[in-house]
Amino acid sequence: MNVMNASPRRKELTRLAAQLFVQEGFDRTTVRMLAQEMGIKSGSLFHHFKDKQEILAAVIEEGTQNALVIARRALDNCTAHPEARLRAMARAHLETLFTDRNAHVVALFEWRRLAPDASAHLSHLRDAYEALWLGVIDDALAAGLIHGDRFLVSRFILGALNWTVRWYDPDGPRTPDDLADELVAMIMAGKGAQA
Amino acid sequence: MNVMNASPRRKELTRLAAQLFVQEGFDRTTVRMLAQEMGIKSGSLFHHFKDKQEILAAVIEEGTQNALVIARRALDNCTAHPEARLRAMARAHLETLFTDRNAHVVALFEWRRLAPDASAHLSHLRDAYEALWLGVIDDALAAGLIHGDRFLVSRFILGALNWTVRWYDPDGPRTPDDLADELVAMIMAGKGAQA
DNA sequence: TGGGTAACCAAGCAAGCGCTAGTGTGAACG
DNA sequence: CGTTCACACTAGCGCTTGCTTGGTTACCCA
Repeated sequence: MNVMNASPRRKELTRLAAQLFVQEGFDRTTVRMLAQEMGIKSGSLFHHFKDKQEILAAVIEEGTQNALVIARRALDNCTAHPEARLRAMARAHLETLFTDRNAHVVALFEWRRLAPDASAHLSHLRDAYEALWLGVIDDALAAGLIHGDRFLVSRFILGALNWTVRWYDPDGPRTPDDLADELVAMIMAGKGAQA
Repeated sequence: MNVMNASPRRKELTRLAAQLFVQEGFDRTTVRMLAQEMGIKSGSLFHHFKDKQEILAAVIEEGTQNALVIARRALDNCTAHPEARLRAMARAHLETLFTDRNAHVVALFEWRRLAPDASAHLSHLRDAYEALWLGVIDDALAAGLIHGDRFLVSRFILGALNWTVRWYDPDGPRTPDDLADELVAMIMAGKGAQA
């Protein structure tokens, strides 16, 4: 029983678990299904994870950590111009959402299955990520690029972006960057064709 | 075993089931929990519903039917002005989402648990509802109120609206109508403070 | 060469699951 | 008054669930 280690084996198992959780949902995914996907027997699973809950927590932690890293990097490689930063955040969000899709879908739709203590710990990561968004949105508001309440705007944007996992087809003609740009264009007042 | 009847008793049971499905999720809600909430024993439940699946289908059908009715009524009691119609649809969407919250949360997040045949049947209802949205969005595009691809715009808007169930607090200072108006204002180019 | 350890397996337990079978009851109806 | 029907009950079947136990490998380092 490896408490909280991050062995490469465990990382690989976490990745496989994420895939199954997306396919079947957390509750429907049995430890036997997980074990089979991993090529081991169900009992062996509990050598790597304390219980089924811990697998879920591992999946979500992975995904959220990655999102933070990518978003921070995107903001670092970016001018100070509010519009550029807004676009960069939207692009980064969709980039994580689709390169690390499984983990994020689990984070978005299975969060409530977390035990309270795991949920509390992971909430901090989530808050840090949202803080990045709020910073960018505040700048855009101050620059007059967009209008409205900062919380409302951030939640509308995140809602629109997160919902893409329900309909976006990565094999279609549009890239995630296209989506991000179209959303940013949509919410920016007084830009483009009209004035 | 009442196949497909709509007795008031069954309606009431469906309402209670919706509540539990939201609280616990469909998979975690056992027939025994449902029965207890309804004040009967678990065996008696199968007098009203063929199986657990049928309860889920009943909940989702209820909610989607209501959404259609309310949206149609909203468009009927509305001028032909594209902006007014857009606002009316957004308001109607949030109105159903929060007066009939349980059923809608189930429809949004437990849809995948439906058996294929039930899902196929209910998809038609869902499509009819989305068609209303597309009509309104086409008018708004034609009038130059908003810009972009009709599918993209509709999905961004619906995403932003649906995601409200994750954060909106009905006891807070803002009404659902406020939310709807702020979203519409946010996406309408060249309106408000700027030009 | 021997001890420690990470990784795995076979077997199975206790609890809980959806659902069924058979029965009882009171109101409605001819 | 007898039949019917909606609705509920008791009891439990057959199966799956998450997880435990006790033991077996294969490798690493002294």
